[in-house]
Amino acid sequence: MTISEVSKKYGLTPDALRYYERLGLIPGVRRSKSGFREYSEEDCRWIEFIKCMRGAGLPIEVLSEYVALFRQGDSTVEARRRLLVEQREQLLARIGEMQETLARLDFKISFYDEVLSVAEAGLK
Amino acid sequence: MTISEVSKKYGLTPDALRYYERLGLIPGVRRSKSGFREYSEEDCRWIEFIKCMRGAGLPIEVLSEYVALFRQGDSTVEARRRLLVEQREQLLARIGEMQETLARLDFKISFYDEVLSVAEAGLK
DNA sequence: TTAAACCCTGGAGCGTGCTCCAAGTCAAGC
DNA sequence: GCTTGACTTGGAGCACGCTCCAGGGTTTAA
Repeated sequence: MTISEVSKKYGLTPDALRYYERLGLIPGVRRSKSGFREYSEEDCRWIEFIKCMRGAGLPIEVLSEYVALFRQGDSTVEARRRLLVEQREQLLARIGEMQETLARLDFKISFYDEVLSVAEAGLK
Repeated sequence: MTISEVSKKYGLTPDALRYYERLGLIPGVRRSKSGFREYSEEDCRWIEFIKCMRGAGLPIEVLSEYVALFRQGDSTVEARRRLLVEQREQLLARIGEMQETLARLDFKISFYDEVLSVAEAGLK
């Protein structure tokens, strides 16, 4: 696949794809003889993974480290696990914080609902 | 309260507090006759609210708009409600996305657990 | 009354994560 | 062969959210 095809498929700009590759988030993208990127199925799986992780806020640097470990082979399995566990914990904490904020927004919204319904009743 | 007291109480730097005030996120902070900020209880409630919303990723611009509406009085109750509902929806969507990513991390971690336990069994 | 510690403003600087652009190469259709 | 459009790299630029700093006033305690 060409870069524009992958771009459309995953909703990432070609610039973002090149940027990710430069920072080591997408390992080993092959090139045509004229230097154009040719994304393989495996490349696509990486891209989809990276997109998902970035969407949840994992930093580029951490993902880059994960990919680097992956490329070093089986000896890094434990390190990769530790990295994922740490990111999992941080993600869980962020979700918890956001859920509390969500509850607070719900509370505030229902307060406004009440204010508005009282105001409407007053008009009758 | 002084800015450094509020700073410690909420874990925000004095610079961040001044920055928020400049952008309209903390309305009407009084000053001492020499120009020092004197935070009231109500100021503190705003700060705590803003800190919570920022922690969940609500943009400064949106919060600033909310505060501006609040300061315009009762006629903006409906607009404030709409603003909160929209932010609530976006927050809910982000939480959903993050939960999916969490599930994916869990899956990957349990995969690594398996790889590691197989490797350990192989050593025996 | 003087040093240390705190506060002020305005503006520059910085980290993150892209996004855009110039200048050039390559490919496909006419 | 020529044009049009896609691709390349390297680097500049940008949006967001602070963070830091200079230069200067204030407060407090010795």
